[in-house]
Amino acid sequence: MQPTTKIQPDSHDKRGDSTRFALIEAGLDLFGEFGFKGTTTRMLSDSASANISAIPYYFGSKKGLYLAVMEYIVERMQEHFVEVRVVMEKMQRSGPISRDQALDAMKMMIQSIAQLFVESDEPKAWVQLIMREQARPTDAFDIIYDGQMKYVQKIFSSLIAVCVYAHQDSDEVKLRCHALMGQILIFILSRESLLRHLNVRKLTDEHINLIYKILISHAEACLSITISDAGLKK
Amino acid sequence: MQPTTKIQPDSHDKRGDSTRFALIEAGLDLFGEFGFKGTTTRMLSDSASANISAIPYYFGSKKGLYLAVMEYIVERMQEHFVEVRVVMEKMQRSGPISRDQALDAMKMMIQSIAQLFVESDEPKAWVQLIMREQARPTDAFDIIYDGQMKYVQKIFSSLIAVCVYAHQDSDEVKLRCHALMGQILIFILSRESLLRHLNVRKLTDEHINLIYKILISHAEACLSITISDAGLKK
DNA sequence: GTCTATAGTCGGATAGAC
DNA sequence: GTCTATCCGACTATAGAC
Repeated sequence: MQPTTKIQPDSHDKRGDSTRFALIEAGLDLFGEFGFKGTTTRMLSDSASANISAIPYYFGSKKGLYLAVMEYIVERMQEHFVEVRVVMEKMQRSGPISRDQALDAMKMMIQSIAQLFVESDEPKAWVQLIMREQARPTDAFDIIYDGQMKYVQKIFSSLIAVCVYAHQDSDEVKLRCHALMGQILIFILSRESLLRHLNVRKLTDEHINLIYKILISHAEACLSITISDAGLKK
Repeated sequence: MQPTTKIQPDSHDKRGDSTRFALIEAGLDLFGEFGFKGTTTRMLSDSASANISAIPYYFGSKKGLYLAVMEYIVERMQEHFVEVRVVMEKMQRSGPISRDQALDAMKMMIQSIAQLFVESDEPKAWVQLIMREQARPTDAFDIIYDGQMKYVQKIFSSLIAVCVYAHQDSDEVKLRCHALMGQILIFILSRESLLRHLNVRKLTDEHINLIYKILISHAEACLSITISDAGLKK
Protein backbone atom coordinates (compact mmCIF):
# COMPACT_ATOMS: atom_id res chain seq x y z
CA MET A 1 0.00 0.00 0.00
CA GLN A 2 2.03 2.88 1.35
CA PRO A 3 4.99 3.57 3.55
CA THR A 4 2.36 4.83 5.98
CA THR A 5 2.20 1.29 7.31
CA LYS A 6 5.71 1.51 8.69
CA ILE A 7 5.24 2.65 12.21
CA GLN A 8 8.04 2.31 14.64
CA PRO A 9 11.09 4.51 14.63
CA ASP A 10 13.91 2.93 12.69
CA SER A 11 17.51 2.50 13.61
CA HIS A 12 18.36 5.53 11.51
CA ASP A 13 16.48 8.01 13.61
CA LYS A 14 15.51 10.42 10.92
CA ARG A 15 13.74 13.49 12.16
CA GLY A 16 10.58 12.63 10.27
CA ASP A 17 10.28 9.22 11.80
CA SER A 18 10.40 10.51 15.33
CA THR A 19 7.63 13.01 14.61
CA ARG A 20 5.67 10.25 13.01
CA PHE A 21 6.14 8.04 16.03
CA ALA A 22 5.27 10.81 18.46
CA LEU A 23 1.99 11.31 16.64
CA ILE A 24 1.16 7.63 16.92
CA GLU A 25 1.84 7.61 20.63
CA ALA A 26 -0.26 10.72 21.04
CA GLY A 27 -3.03 9.02 19.06
CA LEU A 28 -2.79 5.95 21.26
CA ASP A 29 -3.59 8.03 24.33
CA LEU A 30 -5.94 10.57 22.90
CA PHE A 31 -8.07 8.42 20.60
CA GLY A 32 -8.41 5.95 23.46
CA GLU A 33 -9.51 8.61 25.90
CA PHE A 34 -11.67 10.81 23.74
CA GLY A 35 -12.59 8.68 20.76
CA PHE A 36 -11.94 9.45 17.12
CA LYS A 37 -14.21 12.41 16.82
CA GLY A 38 -13.51 13.62 20.34
CA THR A 39 -9.84 13.93 19.52
CA THR A 40 -8.87 16.96 17.48
CA THR A 41 -5.87 17.27 15.24
CA ARG A 42 -4.75 20.15 17.41
CA MET A 43 -4.77 17.94 20.51
CA LEU A 44 -2.77 15.35 18.64
CA SER A 45 -0.15 17.72 17.30
CA ASP A 46 0.17 19.51 20.64
CA SER A 47 0.60 16.26 22.53
CA ALA A 48 3.21 15.10 20.04
CA SER A 49 4.89 18.52 19.95
CA ALA A 50 4.40 18.46 16.23
CA ASN A 51 2.76 20.72 13.72
CA ILE A 52 -0.85 20.18 12.72
CA SER A 53 0.20 19.77 9.14
CA ALA A 54 2.33 16.81 10.09
CA ILE A 55 -0.82 14.69 10.34
CA PRO A 56 -1.96 15.04 6.75
CA TYR A 57 1.67 14.96 5.72
CA TYR A 58 2.53 11.62 7.29
CA PHE A 59 -0.80 9.86 7.41
CA GLY A 60 -2.85 11.51 4.70
CA SER A 61 -5.56 12.44 7.17
CA LYS A 62 -6.66 12.13 10.77
CA LYS A 63 -8.29 8.82 9.85
CA GLY A 64 -4.97 7.61 8.45
CA LEU A 65 -3.31 8.32 11.77
CA TYR A 66 -6.10 6.42 13.50
CA LEU A 67 -5.47 3.35 11.39
CA ALA A 68 -1.73 3.61 11.95
CA VAL A 69 -2.42 3.62 15.70
CA MET A 70 -4.38 0.40 15.31
CA GLU A 71 -1.49 -1.25 13.52
CA TYR A 72 0.80 -0.10 16.26
CA ILE A 73 -1.43 -1.70 18.88
CA VAL A 74 -1.29 -5.00 17.03
CA GLU A 75 2.50 -4.84 17.00
CA ARG A 76 2.61 -4.11 20.72
CA MET A 77 0.26 -6.96 21.52
CA GLN A 78 2.27 -9.33 19.40
CA GLU A 79 5.35 -8.39 21.36
CA HIS A 80 3.55 -8.93 24.62
CA PHE A 81 2.29 -12.37 23.71
CA VAL A 82 5.45 -13.61 22.08
CA GLU A 83 6.33 -15.63 25.18
CA VAL A 84 2.92 -17.28 25.34
CA ARG A 85 3.11 -18.05 21.66
CA VAL A 86 6.47 -19.72 21.99
CA VAL A 87 5.35 -21.91 24.90
CA MET A 88 2.16 -22.86 23.10
CA GLU A 89 3.94 -23.83 19.91
CA LYS A 90 6.50 -25.89 21.76
CA MET A 91 3.73 -27.63 23.68
CA GLN A 92 1.71 -28.43 20.61
CA ARG A 93 4.66 -29.77 18.67
CA SER A 94 4.96 -32.62 21.15
CA GLY A 95 1.54 -34.01 20.29
CA PRO A 96 -1.80 -33.61 22.07
CA ILE A 97 -1.43 -31.98 25.46
CA SER A 98 -2.75 -33.24 28.77
CA ARG A 99 -5.39 -31.54 30.87
CA ASP A 100 -2.77 -30.52 33.43
CA GLN A 101 -0.61 -29.01 30.75
CA ALA A 102 -3.59 -27.12 29.38
CA LEU A 103 -4.48 -25.84 32.84
CA ASP A 104 -0.95 -24.64 33.43
CA ALA A 105 -0.91 -22.92 30.07
CA MET A 106 -4.27 -21.34 30.92
CA LYS A 107 -2.83 -19.93 34.10
CA MET A 108 0.14 -18.55 32.27
CA MET A 109 -2.08 -16.97 29.71
CA ILE A 110 -4.43 -15.47 32.26
CA GLN A 111 -1.42 -14.03 34.03
CA SER A 112 -0.16 -12.65 30.76
CA ILE A 113 -3.45 -11.13 29.71
CA ALA A 114 -4.15 -9.78 33.17
CA GLN A 115 -0.70 -8.27 33.32
CA LEU A 116 -1.51 -6.42 30.14
CA PHE A 117 -4.86 -5.23 31.40
CA VAL A 118 -4.82 -4.99 35.16
CA GLU A 119 -1.43 -3.65 36.03
CA SER A 120 -0.53 -0.04 35.47
CA ASP A 121 -2.74 2.49 33.85
CA GLU A 122 -0.66 2.73 30.74
CA PRO A 123 -2.51 0.26 28.53
CA LYS A 124 -5.84 1.65 29.61
CA ALA A 125 -6.14 4.08 26.72
CA TRP A 126 -5.62 1.55 23.99
CA VAL A 127 -7.95 -0.98 25.58
CA GLN A 128 -10.59 1.70 25.47
CA LEU A 129 -9.77 2.20 21.84
CA ILE A 130 -10.47 -1.44 21.10
CA MET A 131 -13.68 -1.38 23.11
CA ARG A 132 -14.94 1.56 21.13
CA GLU A 133 -14.39 -0.45 18.00
CA GLN A 134 -16.24 -3.38 19.52
CA ALA A 135 -19.26 -1.19 20.04
CA ARG A 136 -19.20 0.28 16.59
CA PRO A 137 -16.75 -1.57 14.39
CA THR A 138 -15.13 0.31 11.57
CA ASP A 139 -12.47 -0.95 9.21
CA ALA A 140 -10.06 -0.32 12.04
CA PHE A 141 -11.50 -3.24 13.98
CA ASP A 142 -10.39 -5.64 11.27
CA ILE A 143 -6.82 -4.60 11.88
CA ILE A 144 -7.05 -5.48 15.56
CA TYR A 145 -9.16 -8.58 15.24
CA ASP A 146 -7.34 -10.22 12.37
CA GLY A 147 -4.00 -9.01 13.62
CA GLN A 148 -4.14 -10.33 17.14
CA MET A 149 -7.45 -10.96 18.85
CA LYS A 150 -8.34 -13.92 16.67
CA TYR A 151 -5.16 -15.65 17.71
CA VAL A 152 -5.75 -15.08 21.42
CA GLN A 153 -9.27 -16.46 21.09
CA LYS A 154 -7.93 -19.48 19.27
CA ILE A 155 -5.34 -20.57 21.78
CA PHE A 156 -7.51 -19.65 24.76
CA SER A 157 -10.38 -21.76 23.52
CA SER A 158 -8.12 -24.63 22.51
CA LEU A 159 -6.90 -24.78 26.11
CA ILE A 160 -10.43 -24.61 27.47
CA ALA A 161 -11.44 -27.39 25.10
CA VAL A 162 -8.82 -29.69 26.57
CA CYS A 163 -9.79 -28.77 30.15
CA VAL A 164 -13.50 -29.42 29.75
CA TYR A 165 -13.17 -32.29 27.30
CA ALA A 166 -15.06 -30.55 24.53
CA HIS A 167 -14.31 -29.58 20.98
CA GLN A 168 -12.54 -26.26 20.56
CA ASP A 169 -14.82 -25.27 17.71
CA SER A 170 -17.98 -25.88 19.72
CA ASP A 171 -20.11 -22.90 20.64
CA GLU A 172 -19.91 -23.92 24.27
CA VAL A 173 -16.16 -23.61 24.37
CA LYS A 174 -16.21 -20.32 22.51
CA LEU A 175 -18.80 -18.86 24.85
CA ARG A 176 -17.01 -20.08 27.94
CA CYS A 177 -13.82 -18.62 26.55
CA HIS A 178 -15.60 -15.32 26.22
CA ALA A 179 -17.00 -15.47 29.75
CA LEU A 180 -13.59 -16.17 31.24
CA MET A 181 -12.07 -13.35 29.25
CA GLY A 182 -14.72 -11.10 30.69
CA GLN A 183 -13.53 -11.79 34.20
CA ILE A 184 -10.17 -10.38 33.26
CA LEU A 185 -11.19 -7.54 31.02
CA ILE A 186 -13.72 -6.10 33.41
CA PHE A 187 -10.90 -4.99 35.70
CA ILE A 188 -9.76 -2.51 33.15
CA LEU A 189 -13.08 -1.78 31.46
CA SER A 190 -15.01 -1.02 34.56
CA ARG A 191 -12.25 0.37 36.70
CA GLU A 192 -14.15 3.35 38.03
CA SER A 193 -17.01 1.43 39.61
CA LEU A 194 -14.50 -1.03 41.09
CA LEU A 195 -12.56 1.79 42.72
CA ARG A 196 -15.75 3.23 44.13
CA HIS A 197 -16.80 -0.14 45.47
CA LEU A 198 -13.42 -0.64 47.12
CA ASN A 199 -13.56 2.93 48.29
CA VAL A 200 -10.05 3.71 47.12
CA ARG A 201 -8.64 5.99 44.47
CA LYS A 202 -6.06 3.58 43.11
CA LEU A 203 -5.44 -0.15 43.21
CA THR A 204 -2.60 -1.21 45.51
CA ASP A 205 -0.18 -4.04 44.84
CA GLU A 206 -2.16 -6.11 47.32
CA HIS A 207 -5.26 -5.57 45.23
CA ILE A 208 -3.43 -6.58 42.07
CA ASN A 209 -2.11 -9.76 43.61
CA LEU A 210 -5.51 -10.63 44.97
CA ILE A 211 -7.00 -10.09 41.53
CA TYR A 212 -4.50 -12.55 40.04
CA LYS A 213 -5.36 -15.12 42.68
CA ILE A 214 -9.05 -14.66 42.08
CA LEU A 215 -8.80 -14.84 38.31
CA ILE A 216 -6.79 -18.04 38.38
CA SER A 217 -8.93 -19.63 41.09
CA HIS A 218 -12.12 -18.76 39.28
CA ALA A 219 -10.76 -20.07 36.00
CA GLU A 220 -9.77 -23.34 37.63
CA ALA A 221 -13.19 -23.64 39.23
CA CYS A 222 -15.01 -22.88 35.98
CA LEU A 223 -12.95 -25.38 34.04
CA SER A 224 -13.48 -28.12 36.59
CA ILE A 225 -17.09 -28.44 35.57
CA THR A 226 -18.85 -29.48 32.42
CA ILE A 227 -21.96 -27.54 31.66
CA SER A 228 -24.31 -30.50 31.37
CA ASP A 229 -23.75 -31.76 34.94
CA ALA A 230 -23.73 -28.34 36.54
CA GLY A 231 -26.96 -28.98 38.39
CA LEU A 232 -29.13 -26.74 36.28
CA LYS A 233 -32.84 -26.97 36.41
CA LYS A 234 -33.81 -28.24 33.02
CA MET B 1 -33.49 21.16 41.30
CA GLN B 2 -35.30 21.72 38.04
CA PRO B 3 -38.18 20.33 36.04
CA THR B 4 -35.43 18.99 33.78
CA THR B 5 -35.31 15.99 36.11
CA LYS B 6 -38.77 14.92 35.09
CA ILE B 7 -38.21 12.59 32.26
CA GLN B 8 -40.90 10.21 31.27
CA PRO B 9 -44.02 11.30 29.44
CA ASP B 10 -46.87 11.96 31.81
CA SER B 11 -50.43 10.80 31.66
CA HIS B 12 -51.46 14.14 30.21
CA ASP B 13 -49.57 13.78 26.96
CA LYS B 14 -48.69 17.37 26.38
CA ARG B 15 -46.95 18.03 23.11
CA GLY B 16 -43.87 19.34 24.81
CA ASP B 17 -43.41 16.29 26.93
CA SER B 18 -43.45 13.96 23.96
CA THR B 19 -40.80 16.01 22.18
CA ARG B 20 -38.80 16.03 25.36
CA PHE B 21 -39.10 12.28 25.68
CA ALA B 22 -38.25 11.69 22.04
CA LEU B 23 -35.04 13.66 22.54
CA ILE B 24 -34.09 11.56 25.53
CA GLU B 25 -34.66 8.35 23.64
CA ALA B 26 -32.63 9.70 20.75
CA GLY B 27 -29.90 10.65 23.21
CA LEU B 28 -29.95 7.17 24.70
CA ASP B 29 -29.12 5.65 21.34
CA LEU B 30 -26.89 8.29 19.87
CA PHE B 31 -24.78 9.26 22.88
CA GLY B 32 -24.27 5.56 23.50
CA GLU B 33 -23.18 4.89 19.96
CA PHE B 34 -21.15 7.97 19.18
CA GLY B 35 -20.28 9.45 22.55
CA PHE B 36 -21.07 12.92 23.77
CA LYS B 37 -18.88 14.81 21.36
CA GLY B 38 -19.51 12.40 18.53
CA THR B 39 -23.22 13.09 18.71
CA THR B 40 -24.34 16.35 17.17
CA THR B 41 -27.45 18.27 18.07
CA ARG B 42 -28.55 17.79 14.46
CA MET B 43 -28.39 14.02 14.79
CA LEU B 44 -30.37 14.23 18.00
CA SER B 45 -33.09 16.48 16.67
CA ASP B 46 -33.35 14.53 13.42
CA SER B 47 -33.63 11.23 15.24
CA ALA B 48 -36.28 12.65 17.55
CA SER B 49 -38.06 14.40 14.67
CA ALA B 50 -37.68 17.60 16.62
CA ASN B 51 -36.16 20.96 15.95
CA ILE B 52 -32.56 21.67 16.92
CA SER B 53 -33.72 24.49 19.13
CA ALA B 54 -35.76 22.07 21.19
CA ILE B 55 -32.56 20.91 22.87
CA PRO B 56 -31.52 24.20 24.42
CA TYR B 57 -35.21 24.89 25.05
CA TYR B 58 -35.91 21.77 27.12
CA PHE B 59 -32.53 20.93 28.53
CA GLY B 60 -30.62 24.19 28.50
CA SER B 61 -27.87 22.70 26.40
CA LYS B 62 -26.63 19.53 24.79
CA LYS B 63 -24.92 18.68 28.07
CA GLY B 64 -28.23 19.09 29.88
CA LEU B 65 -29.81 16.53 27.58
CA TYR B 66 -26.91 14.20 28.26
CA LEU B 67 -27.50 14.39 32.00
CA ALA B 68 -31.23 13.88 31.51
CA VAL B 69 -30.42 10.72 29.57
CA MET B 70 -28.38 9.47 32.50
CA GLU B 71 -31.24 10.03 34.89
CA TYR B 72 -33.51 8.19 32.51
CA ILE B 73 -31.15 5.20 32.49
CA VAL B 74 -31.23 5.08 36.29
CA GLU B 75 -35.02 5.04 36.23
CA ARG B 76 -35.07 2.26 33.67
CA MET B 77 -32.61 0.17 35.66
CA GLN B 78 -34.60 0.68 38.82
CA GLU B 79 -37.66 -0.60 37.05
CA HIS B 80 -35.77 -3.59 35.76
CA PHE B 81 -34.43 -4.56 39.16
CA VAL B 82 -37.59 -3.93 41.11
CA GLU B 83 -38.33 -7.66 41.23
CA VAL B 84 -34.87 -8.53 42.48
CA ARG B 85 -35.13 -5.79 45.07
CA VAL B 86 -38.44 -7.07 46.38
CA VAL B 87 -37.19 -10.64 46.71
CA MET B 88 -34.02 -9.50 48.41
CA GLU B 89 -35.83 -7.35 50.93
CA LYS B 90 -38.28 -10.08 51.77
CA MET B 91 -35.45 -12.54 52.21
CA GLN B 92 -33.45 -10.27 54.47
CA ARG B 93 -36.40 -9.40 56.66
CA SER B 94 -36.58 -13.03 57.80
CA GLY B 95 -33.12 -12.91 59.37
CA PRO B 96 -29.76 -14.11 58.02
CA ILE B 97 -30.08 -16.16 54.86
CA SER B 98 -28.65 -19.60 54.19
CA ARG B 99 -26.04 -20.41 51.58
CA ASP B 100 -28.65 -22.15 49.44
CA GLN B 101 -30.90 -19.13 49.58
CA ALA B 102 -28.00 -16.89 48.64
CA LEU B 103 -27.09 -19.13 45.74
CA ASP B 104 -30.64 -19.12 44.45
CA ALA B 105 -30.80 -15.36 44.75
CA MET B 106 -27.46 -15.16 42.91
CA LYS B 107 -28.89 -17.18 40.06
CA MET B 108 -31.94 -14.99 39.91
CA MET B 109 -29.80 -11.91 39.86
CA ILE B 110 -27.46 -13.22 37.20
CA GLN B 111 -30.47 -14.09 35.12
CA SER B 112 -31.84 -10.62 35.67
CA ILE B 113 -28.61 -8.82 34.85
CA ALA B 114 -27.90 -11.03 31.89
CA GLN B 115 -31.39 -10.48 30.59
CA LEU B 116 -30.69 -6.80 30.67
CA PHE B 117 -27.36 -7.13 28.93
CA VAL B 118 -27.33 -10.21 26.76
CA GLU B 119 -30.75 -10.36 25.21
CA SER B 120 -31.76 -8.04 22.43
CA ASP B 121 -29.67 -5.25 21.07
CA GLU B 122 -31.79 -2.54 22.56
CA PRO B 123 -29.91 -1.92 25.78
CA LYS B 124 -26.59 -2.02 23.97
CA ALA B 125 -26.41 1.71 23.42
CA TRP B 126 -26.91 2.72 26.99
CA VAL B 127 -24.47 0.15 28.30
CA GLN B 128 -21.92 1.74 26.03
CA LEU B 129 -22.85 5.07 27.50
CA ILE B 130 -22.05 3.83 30.97
CA MET B 131 -18.80 2.28 29.83
CA ARG B 132 -17.68 5.56 28.35
CA GLU B 133 -18.26 7.14 31.70
CA GLN B 134 -16.26 4.38 33.36
CA ALA B 135 -13.31 5.19 31.18
CA ARG B 136 -13.49 8.91 31.73
CA PRO B 137 -15.95 9.70 34.49
CA THR B 138 -17.71 13.04 34.40
CA ASP B 139 -20.39 14.29 36.75
CA ALA B 140 -22.75 12.10 34.75
CA PHE B 141 -21.15 8.99 36.22
CA ASP B 142 -22.26 10.00 39.70
CA ILE B 143 -25.86 9.88 38.54
CA ILE B 144 -25.49 6.31 37.37
CA TYR B 145 -23.29 5.05 40.15
CA ASP B 146 -25.12 6.57 43.08
CA GLY B 147 -28.48 6.01 41.45
CA GLN B 148 -28.19 2.34 40.73
CA MET B 149 -24.84 0.67 40.31
CA LYS B 150 -23.90 1.00 43.96
CA TYR B 151 -27.01 -0.90 44.93
CA VAL B 152 -26.35 -3.74 42.51
CA GLN B 153 -22.80 -4.06 43.80
CA LYS B 154 -24.07 -4.13 47.34
CA ILE B 155 -26.59 -6.92 46.99
CA PHE B 156 -24.40 -8.89 44.61
CA SER B 157 -21.48 -8.87 47.02
CA SER B 158 -23.67 -9.58 50.03
CA LEU B 159 -24.81 -12.76 48.29
CA ILE B 160 -21.28 -13.71 47.39
CA ALA B 161 -20.23 -13.10 50.97
CA VAL B 162 -22.74 -15.66 52.20
CA CYS B 163 -21.75 -18.20 49.55
CA VAL B 164 -18.02 -18.06 50.23
CA TYR B 165 -18.31 -17.49 53.96
CA ALA B 166 -16.53 -14.16 53.91
CA HIS B 167 -17.39 -10.66 54.95
CA GLN B 168 -19.24 -8.63 52.37
CA ASP B 169 -17.06 -5.61 52.96
CA SER B 170 -13.84 -7.52 52.38
CA ASP B 171 -11.78 -6.68 49.33
CA GLU B 172 -11.86 -10.31 48.30
CA VAL B 173 -15.63 -10.35 48.06
CA LYS B 174 -15.73 -7.05 46.22
CA LEU B 175 -13.13 -8.19 43.71
CA ARG B 176 -14.83 -11.52 43.16
CA CYS B 177 -18.08 -9.68 42.70
CA HIS B 178 -16.40 -7.61 40.03
CA ALA B 179 -14.94 -10.65 38.30
CA LEU B 180 -18.30 -12.39 38.16
CA MET B 181 -19.95 -9.29 36.83
CA GLY B 182 -17.32 -9.25 34.12
CA GLN B 183 -18.42 -12.65 32.89
CA ILE B 184 -21.86 -11.23 32.26
CA LEU B 185 -20.98 -7.80 30.99
CA ILE B 186 -18.45 -9.00 28.46
CA PHE B 187 -21.25 -10.45 26.38
CA ILE B 188 -22.53 -7.02 25.63
CA LEU B 189 -19.26 -5.10 25.83
CA SER B 190 -17.31 -7.27 23.51
CA ARG B 191 -20.09 -8.45 21.26
CA GLU B 192 -18.27 -7.97 18.00
CA SER B 193 -15.32 -10.22 18.74
CA LEU B 194 -17.71 -12.85 20.10
CA LEU B 195 -19.73 -12.81 16.89
CA ARG B 196 -16.58 -13.16 14.86
CA HIS B 197 -15.37 -16.03 16.99
CA LEU B 198 -18.71 -17.80 16.64
CA ASN B 199 -18.67 -16.94 12.98
CA VAL B 200 -22.22 -15.62 12.99
CA ARG B 201 -23.74 -12.23 12.49
CA LYS B 202 -26.26 -12.43 15.29
CA LEU B 203 -26.76 -14.48 18.43
CA THR B 204 -29.52 -17.08 18.17
CA ASP B 205 -31.86 -18.08 20.98
CA GLU B 206 -29.77 -21.20 21.40
CA HIS B 207 -26.72 -19.04 21.98
CA ILE B 208 -28.58 -16.94 24.52
CA ASN B 209 -29.76 -19.98 26.44
CA LEU B 210 -26.31 -21.47 26.41
CA ILE B 211 -24.91 -18.21 27.73
CA TYR B 212 -27.33 -18.32 30.64
CA LYS B 213 -26.35 -21.88 31.44
CA ILE B 214 -22.69 -21.02 31.29
CA LEU B 215 -23.00 -17.90 33.42
CA ILE B 216 -24.91 -19.70 36.14
CA SER B 217 -22.68 -22.76 36.04
CA HIS B 218 -19.55 -20.65 36.19
CA ALA B 219 -20.91 -18.60 39.05
CA GLU B 220 -21.77 -21.75 40.99
CA ALA B 221 -18.32 -23.11 40.35
CA CYS B 222 -16.59 -19.90 41.37
CA LEU B 223 -18.60 -19.63 44.55
CA SER B 224 -17.95 -23.23 45.55
CA ILE B 225 -14.34 -22.40 46.29
CA THR B 226 -12.61 -20.19 48.79
CA ILE B 227 -9.59 -18.41 47.47
CA SER B 228 -7.15 -19.63 50.11
CA ASP B 229 -7.61 -23.35 49.33
CA ALA B 230 -7.70 -22.96 45.59
CA GLY B 231 -4.44 -24.77 45.11
CA LEU B 232 -2.36 -21.77 44.21
CA LYS B 233 1.37 -21.90 44.31
CA LYS B 234 2.27 -19.61 47.16
C1' DG C 1 -44.14 25.34 21.83
C1' DT C 2 -42.08 25.20 17.34
C1' DC C 3 -39.93 27.08 13.55
C1' DT C 4 -36.17 29.76 10.39
C1' DA C 5 -32.22 32.35 10.19
C1' DT C 6 -27.97 33.37 11.73
C1' DA C 7 -24.30 34.54 14.92
C1' DG C 8 -20.02 32.90 16.66
C1' DT C 9 -16.83 29.17 17.32
C1' DC C 10 -13.95 25.46 16.12
C1' DG C 11 -12.81 21.61 13.32
C1' DG C 12 -9.73 19.31 9.36
C1' DA C 13 -7.15 20.08 5.51
C1' DT C 14 -4.43 22.94 2.17
C1' DA C 15 -1.05 26.38 0.14
C1' DG C 16 3.13 27.95 0.03
C1' DA C 17 7.24 30.15 2.46
C1' DC C 18 11.45 28.59 4.52
C1' DG D 1 10.47 18.14 6.76
C1' DT D 2 8.44 21.91 9.30
C1' DC D 3 6.17 26.08 9.73
C1' DT D 4 2.32 30.05 9.31
C1' DA D 5 -1.70 31.51 7.38
C1' DT D 6 -6.03 30.52 5.80
C1' DC D 7 -10.10 28.34 3.66
C1' DC D 8 -14.25 26.07 4.20
C1' DG D 9 -17.35 23.30 6.34
C1' DA D 10 -19.82 21.88 10.55
C1' DC D 11 -20.98 22.70 15.01
C1' DT D 12 -23.88 24.77 19.23
C1' DA D 13 -26.66 28.20 20.71
C1' DT D 14 -29.48 32.40 20.20
C1' DA D 15 -32.92 35.77 18.29
C1' DG D 16 -37.14 36.48 16.95
C1' DA D 17 -41.27 35.40 13.80
C1' DC D 18 -45.35 32.60 14.04
